[in-house]
Amino acid sequence: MSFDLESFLPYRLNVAATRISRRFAALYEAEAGLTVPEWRVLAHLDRSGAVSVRDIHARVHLDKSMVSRAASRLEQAGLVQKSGHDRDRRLVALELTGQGRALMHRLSQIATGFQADLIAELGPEAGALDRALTRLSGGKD
Amino acid sequence: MSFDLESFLPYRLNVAATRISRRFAALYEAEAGLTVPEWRVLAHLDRSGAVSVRDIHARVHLDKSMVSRAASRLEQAGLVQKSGHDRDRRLVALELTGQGRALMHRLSQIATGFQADLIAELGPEAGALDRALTRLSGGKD
DNA sequence: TCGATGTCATTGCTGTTGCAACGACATTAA
DNA sequence: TTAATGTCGTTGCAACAGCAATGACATCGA
Repeated sequence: MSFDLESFLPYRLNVAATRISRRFAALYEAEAGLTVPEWRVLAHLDRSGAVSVRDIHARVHLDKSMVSRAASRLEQAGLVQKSGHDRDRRLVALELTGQGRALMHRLSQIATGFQADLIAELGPEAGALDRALTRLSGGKD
Repeated sequence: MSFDLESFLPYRLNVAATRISRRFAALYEAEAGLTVPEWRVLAHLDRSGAVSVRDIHARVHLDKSMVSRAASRLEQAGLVQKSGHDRDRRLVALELTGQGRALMHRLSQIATGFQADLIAELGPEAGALDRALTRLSGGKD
């Protein structure tokens, strides 16, 4: 029997993920000209307060280099403020500016709306998808 | 209320997808030194018989350029044979060589095993995930 | 037949990604 | 203190993705 890629779970998962990721990326690209890493950094900072690059790297599944570069761009754009940590001068303290917070306010509404549409589209399977994703994020590695 | 990326569906989906995609990619990388596009082309050819670049591009969510380059590399490696279409000389006819079929035989076992592990890991949510992915691949765009 | 338009595969180009190295700094042990 | 080791953020670099342009060929209409 030959192998059927169409029904192969990793493949299907990947296709679905990039598809909806792109749909959503188009929204915040239109709203604020953000890239994916920029969006993630911004979204994380909205919750975390002042935080280091390493911290974001660990939580948001972005390489350190991307966090660093995204943060620089966001700083240029006036959305993020970068300052030094008091005790440990290796660390950077990243936090949203007023402008950054204002943007995240708008973006979080867009995101919430997008997610609501998605859940509606999923119908009864939404809850199960949620649980499945939780499982897939649990294991080692 | 601030926005929580951790529970945002598109984000979670993306993280899960890249995570398991990498896990699996490590397997066929170890087995045959393949990249993602190469794997997809190979897997598709295993089912389809002789087929054009355009065809694969349409079915496998890969840019034409990547299909083309992957096919060239696979040809170099002796896994794929590239010939011209009889009627339409713009078209290329891609098909597996004996070596390619042999490799896909091994790979499809690895893939099937991997999927089985994944489904086991998912437990009762596996079926629902499947249905959810089907829904997510249905819509326009 | 001949031109206009369209399609196919390939190639170039540019921005993005992820890894590896680097320099600055911190921490620990002697 | 000083040396050794470890961690942090940044940068360099090479591989890769996606887009646009190209050239070869096909098709359609006059």
